[in-house]
Amino acid sequence: MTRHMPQKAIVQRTALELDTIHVGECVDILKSLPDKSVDLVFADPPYNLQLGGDLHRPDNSKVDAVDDEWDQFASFEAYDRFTREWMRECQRVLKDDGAIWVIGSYHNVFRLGVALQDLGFWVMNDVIWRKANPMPNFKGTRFTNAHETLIWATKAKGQKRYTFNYDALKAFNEDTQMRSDWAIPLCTGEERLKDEDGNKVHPTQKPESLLYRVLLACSKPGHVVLDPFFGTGTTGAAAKRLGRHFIGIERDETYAKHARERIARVQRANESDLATMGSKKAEPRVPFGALVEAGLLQPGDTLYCPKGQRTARVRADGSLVHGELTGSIHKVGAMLEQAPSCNGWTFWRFKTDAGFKPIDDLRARIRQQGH
Amino acid sequence: MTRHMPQKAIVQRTALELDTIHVGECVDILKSLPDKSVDLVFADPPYNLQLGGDLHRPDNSKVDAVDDEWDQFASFEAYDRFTREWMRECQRVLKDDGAIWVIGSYHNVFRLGVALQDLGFWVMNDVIWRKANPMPNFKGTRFTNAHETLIWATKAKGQKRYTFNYDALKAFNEDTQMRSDWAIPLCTGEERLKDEDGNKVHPTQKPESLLYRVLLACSKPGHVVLDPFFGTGTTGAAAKRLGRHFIGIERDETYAKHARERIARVQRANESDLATMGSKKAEPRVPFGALVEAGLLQPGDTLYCPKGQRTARVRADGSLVHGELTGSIHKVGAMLEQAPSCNGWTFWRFKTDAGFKPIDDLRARIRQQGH
DNA sequence: TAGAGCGCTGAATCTCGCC
DNA sequence: AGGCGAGATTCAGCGCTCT
Repeated sequence: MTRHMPQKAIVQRTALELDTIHVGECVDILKSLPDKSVDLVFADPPYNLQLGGDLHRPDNSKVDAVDDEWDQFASFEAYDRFTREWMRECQRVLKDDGAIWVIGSYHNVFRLGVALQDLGFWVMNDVIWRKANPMPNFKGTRFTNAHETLIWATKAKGQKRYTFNYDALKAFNEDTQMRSDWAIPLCTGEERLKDEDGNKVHPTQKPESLLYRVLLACSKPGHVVLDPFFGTGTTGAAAKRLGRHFIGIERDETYAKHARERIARVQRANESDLATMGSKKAEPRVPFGALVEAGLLQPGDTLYCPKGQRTARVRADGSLVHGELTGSIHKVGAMLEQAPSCNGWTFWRFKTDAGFKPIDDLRARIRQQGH
Repeated sequence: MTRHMPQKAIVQRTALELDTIHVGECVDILKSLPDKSVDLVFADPPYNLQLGGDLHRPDNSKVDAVDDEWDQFASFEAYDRFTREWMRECQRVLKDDGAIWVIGSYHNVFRLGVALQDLGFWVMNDVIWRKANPMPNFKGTRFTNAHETLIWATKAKGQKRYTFNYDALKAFNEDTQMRSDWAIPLCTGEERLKDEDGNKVHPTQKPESLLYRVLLACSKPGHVVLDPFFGTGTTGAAAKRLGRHFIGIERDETYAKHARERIARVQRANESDLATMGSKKAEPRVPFGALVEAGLLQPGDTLYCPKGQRTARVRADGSLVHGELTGSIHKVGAMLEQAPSCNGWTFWRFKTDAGFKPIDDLRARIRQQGH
């Protein structure tokens, strides 16, 4: 139908325009993006419920900032409608193995979390950005508000595949797994964008470190990261630095201008330096039988359990025998240990002149030959 | 009207029964409490965890899951109905200068926060309980879930009067303002209640120091603290220690029995004892990856061993590469030295105009930023 | 006796690809 | 789409035993 042509043309063009900032209303521009075209969404939505400026009802009428209870309810409701509208579009444009991160404070983050859950996203973690240097509460009326909350959620419940660079973060954290609380300083000093008059360009510019960690954890080089509230482009800067693509949406041209200049100054890291610690799961699979086939073990050889008191014999097809028990290295290990499962590669040892060594060493030798 | 007499009698009696545990359904008993009779509510409701099958540690031991009947809900809607019902009653029984604290994890805390806001409570802070020793993520699928979230809210918006012992907390916190993130260990060891068989009495007993800090912050001696999900009585124990009254509601008589015995053992503390519950500031460590994240080192930069003849390149995730070897600063250092372990912070140097310096200097710089 | 070492455990939405 | 099987996966603290 020809009347769809112009729209389609727009969709195509927008889909391809990576690494640029699209100036306009968030939802309008989101609607021009095709389904399942984005790997990751990072959203730092407005949350000034009281100030009125950023919050409009879907019909674009402005929410009155009145103090009475009824209006307070109305304003939460309006915020929820606004939230669900952009969030639903983000869900649509996410690939089936995609995920979303949102950030907020106690003013709005509960509403973001419930919206995610109600729309069918599946929360993986909430993550605390613990500010090293927060602004004190001058009046002494509350606790120093020293953190913000991020929520990481996959597109759908039961989603099998999603990106999480577990081993990269573990290396980052000196070999202990990364926790849900991150200590990161505020965006200040050199990093904070200032205009000609020396005033900060954006009131809530996020530290690039924060986005760096999000993208390092939940995306791969070459992935497309969408930020529907781009602001001064922290997401874009971190994406470029880490070799990811970005799609930015921002309705304020001044912010967009500063963001463009900022991102232009960012250096992308070299391809090889963007590599991170890989997971073992991603390594090529070597069946145990290949060790026998390659002559690294002979049919009839004996394998020993870690403590050495129990043994099994290797058969020609790569199965093991221990008395009546037969099966794979994993199965026989699990049965001997009466455990629900067992990694036979690390469980079983073979005898060498230098003592007992795990059969995993032999697998490593085979994998190395593959190079 | 005489037919109201019996009910009124119950109300009066219940209203006066302080420092006891009322066994029965939460909402039923709440309804028997008079309006505006309570200074503070602390609520640790079921989290609606939605766990799947069994979970085993890498050593094949089974994780003792929270699979109790009381944590099962048919849907988010059912959970929301349940939440709003008990929360509305809590709001009714709160004095006009009263406040509520609730605690939850990402499974339920967003729904708690939205319910509070929708019912007209006014959120003062969200507070993070940073666990010193959380259970790891055994399968390497997410971030270690290392915190829970508490929400502090007053009974109503615009409430002028509420209790916040700013100076007491500041003193408690070594003369700095108390922040919204609290580092507190899990409830383990001696403190954890065990039954005759040595099994834990309650699956989710909270540390007393957590309640201690809440009551110290938001109540006065003599105040009445209501806990509608009393469990094994951590709120009651902290209340007694601090000279507050409590009203406990618990539907499980076994929990209630243990709580009674526990609280009977508690001594009301004098000032000097209270100081010993003091806060130990647990500053989070700065992992090597944070240096790359913050731009103090770039992916691709070279590090040098003490003698300078061997080098490694820094990657985006803070891992190092030396030929075929990859890993954390510690691992690569150890492999190069053929040592069982290595402190990468003192081993590796980076080049400056003033010669080579240990990377530990960069960590010091990051730590300083936090002040 | 002090210290090393080992075992146990904690609110957990905890695999993935192939057939 | 469900079942099967390979094989990957943990941190800190407490309390006990052993030297």
